[in-house]
Amino acid sequence: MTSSIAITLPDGSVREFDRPVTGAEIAASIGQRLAKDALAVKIDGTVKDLTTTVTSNVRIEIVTRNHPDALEVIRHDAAHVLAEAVQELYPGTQVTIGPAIANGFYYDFARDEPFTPDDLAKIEAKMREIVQRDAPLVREEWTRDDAVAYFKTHGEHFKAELVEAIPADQAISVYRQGDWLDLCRGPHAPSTGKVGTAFKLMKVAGAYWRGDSRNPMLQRIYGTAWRDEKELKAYLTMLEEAEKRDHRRLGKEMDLFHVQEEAVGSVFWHPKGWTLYRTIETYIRTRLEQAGYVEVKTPQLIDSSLFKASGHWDMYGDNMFKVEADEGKKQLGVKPMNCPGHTQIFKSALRSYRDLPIRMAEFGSCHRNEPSGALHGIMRVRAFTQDDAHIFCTEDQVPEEAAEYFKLQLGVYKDLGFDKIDVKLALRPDVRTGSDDLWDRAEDGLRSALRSAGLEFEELPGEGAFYGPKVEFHLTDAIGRTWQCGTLQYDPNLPERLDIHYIGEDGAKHRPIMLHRAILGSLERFIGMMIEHYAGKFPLWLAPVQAVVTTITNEADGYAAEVHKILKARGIRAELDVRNEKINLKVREHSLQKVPVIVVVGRREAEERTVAMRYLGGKDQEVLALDAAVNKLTEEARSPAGDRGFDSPF
RNA sequence: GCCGCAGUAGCUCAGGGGUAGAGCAACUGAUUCGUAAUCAGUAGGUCCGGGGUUCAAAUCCCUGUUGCGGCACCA
Repeated sequence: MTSSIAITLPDGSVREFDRPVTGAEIAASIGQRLAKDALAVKIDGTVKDLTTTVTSNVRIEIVTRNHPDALEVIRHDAAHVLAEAVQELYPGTQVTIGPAIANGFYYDFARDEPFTPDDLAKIEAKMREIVQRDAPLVREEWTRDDAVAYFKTHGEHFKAELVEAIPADQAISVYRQGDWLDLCRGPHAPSTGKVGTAFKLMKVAGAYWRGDSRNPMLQRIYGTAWRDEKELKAYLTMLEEAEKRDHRRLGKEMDLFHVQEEAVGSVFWHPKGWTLYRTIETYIRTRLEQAGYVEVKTPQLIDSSLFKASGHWDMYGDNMFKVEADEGKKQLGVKPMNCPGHTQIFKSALRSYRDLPIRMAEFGSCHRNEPSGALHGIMRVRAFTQDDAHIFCTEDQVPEEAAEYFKLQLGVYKDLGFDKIDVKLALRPDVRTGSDDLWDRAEDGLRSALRSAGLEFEELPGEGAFYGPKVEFHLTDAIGRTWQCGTLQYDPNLPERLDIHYIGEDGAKHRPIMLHRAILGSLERFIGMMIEHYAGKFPLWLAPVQAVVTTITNEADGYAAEVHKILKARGIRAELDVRNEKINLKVREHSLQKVPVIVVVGRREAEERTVAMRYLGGKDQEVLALDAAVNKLTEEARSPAGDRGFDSPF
C-alpha cells in the first residue's frame, strides 16, 4: 500500500498519513493535550478504542471527557472496575455482565452470600484504589475456544456460557486491566484512571441471569458515574428532588389517600384525594360527552362462561380474581377489563349500520391480581379505574374514529399539563390471530389515521397485541420521565369471539370493528403521575382545596366567614381558618399544604370589604375588592372543559 | 413471584439483651399578632403478627405479613 490515508476531522479539515495509524496517534498528531485527554476515538460514527488502527479514509472524532459519547465509555469502564474490585474483595464471586446504562452502570455477580450496604462502601473504596492504580486497559483477541477454556478453568461458568453462544470461528475480545481481565466487546478508555472520581455505588438488587425468571438470580450492583464531581452532585440532587415529589410521600403529607395491609393494592381515598379524583373524572366525562360518547356501567362479577368465550379466562386467568357462588355451582370472575361487558350491551339489541359508530365509555372499575412485587403506591395497584371506552364501528370508519380520538386525547393531555407526547405504533407480533391481509388493513388504517391527525410516530415492529395493532401515547413529565398512558387498540378479534354483529345496508349481518381506547389509562396511576408531575402544586382548577380564607385577628372572623361563604356559593373549594394563630404560621401551614390561594383578611380588609390574596409560590399579596377577587378566582378556577366541577365536601 | 433491606407514638426518626426516646403533630392554657414555625404545660406505645432462645427480648433466632429497591410481570 503506497496510497496515503485521509482522516477527516470534525471541523472538516483533513489530515494525510502515509501509513495506517491508531486513534491515539491521530490524537497525538493534533496536540499533546488532546492525546492526554483522549478516551476513545469515534470512527465513522462508531466509538472504538484509541488503539484501533485506521487503514482507510474515514471521519474521526477524538472522544474526550466532554464528548457526548464520553459518559458511556466512562460508565462502561466503571463497570469493569467494579467487577475487579468485587473479585479482589470476594474471591470466588463469578462475574457475568456489566453494561453502561442511563445515568450509570451495573454489574451482575453470582455469589452465595448477599452483598450488604457495608460491602458497598468497601467495594467503592476498592474501586477508587483501582482507579488510582491507573492500570492500562489492554484489548486482546482470543479464539472462542481459548476463551471458553480460560473461563471454565477459572470457575467463571456464566462467562463461559456467554462465550459458548458465540460462533466458534469468531474471534472474541477480552480486556485486561492489571492482573484482572473480562470478556468484553469494548470500547474502553486507555486506562482505569480515566474513570475519574465522580462515581458512587447506589444499591444492590436481585436480577435474573439473562433476564429470565426461570434462571438463577444474580446480585446486581448499581452505580452512577459522571464526568466530574459537579455533575455527580447535580445528579444526586436531582434524585433528592424526585424523592420529594414522590406521590406516596405527597399523598400522605397532603392527606390525599393511604394504603394499608388489609387491602393490599387498593387505595383508601381521603376527602382531598377523592376531590382531586372526581375533578379529573368530571373533566373527562365532560370531554367524552362533547366527543359523542355514551357512558355505561357494567358488572364487577361476571360468570366464567363469558370470560371463557372472550378468551380472558384462558389467556389472562392467572391475573384474575375468581370467586365461587351458589355453593360452588358457579364460578365468577371479577372483571379485569371492560370489553366483555361492553360487548354485552352492544349485543342487547339488534344494531343497524345506522347506529354506528357507537362510542361506549365507562369509568370501569377493574381488578387484576398483579404479582406482589409489582405493586407500587397508587401507580400499580390491584383495584383501579380505567377511563375506558370501546368504539364499535365499521372498518371504513376506523381512520376517522381514530383521528378524532387522537385529537381528543392530545387535547386532554394538554389540559392536564402535558405537552411532550411521543406516539408509537405497535405492529403485528410473531404470535397473532387473523390473516396477514387483515393485519395489513388494520395497520394501514391506524397509520393513515395518525398521518391525517398530523402526528409524528415511531413504529415498533412485533410489539402489538395478539389480536391487533395498537397506538401508544407516552407522556414526559416535569422531570423528564416518560409514562405510557393512553392507547388505541384495533381489535377485529373480540367481535368474532363473542359473536357480535350489526345489520348492514345490504340487510346482512356484519362484524363491527372494536377500538379499545383509554386516555388516562388507570385513574389511580394517572393521578399518581400528576402528583409527581406537579410536585403536589396543582393548577387552581385541580387543587383539592383551592383557597383558604384566614384571619389576622379574631376581629375579622365574621367577615372571613362571609368571604368563605361567598366563595363556596360560587363553587370555589374554599376552607376557613379562624384559629387564633399568627398569620405567619397559618400562611406557612397552608403553603406547605400547597393550597394555591390564601385569602387573608384583617381589620383593614373587614372595614374596606377587600381581601389580600396570596398565590402559592409568590411573595407578594394583591389587595382586591371582595367582588373583584371572587370574580377573578371563579374565572381562574374554571375547568378547561367548561364543566362546573363540584363543591368541596368540606 | 424472585433477591436484598426494613417495619418503634398520628408523622419523621433515634435506641440494638436489663422496665421505651426526640422533634413535629394532638390536647390544655396564655398570647389577638399584617403574610412560611409565639410561649408554657399535658397526654400519647401489643417496639408489625406468631413461635423460639434466655433469669430477662423492641433488641438474638425461626416463621408469617406488609412496605421499600431492583428483577420478572404490566393482557
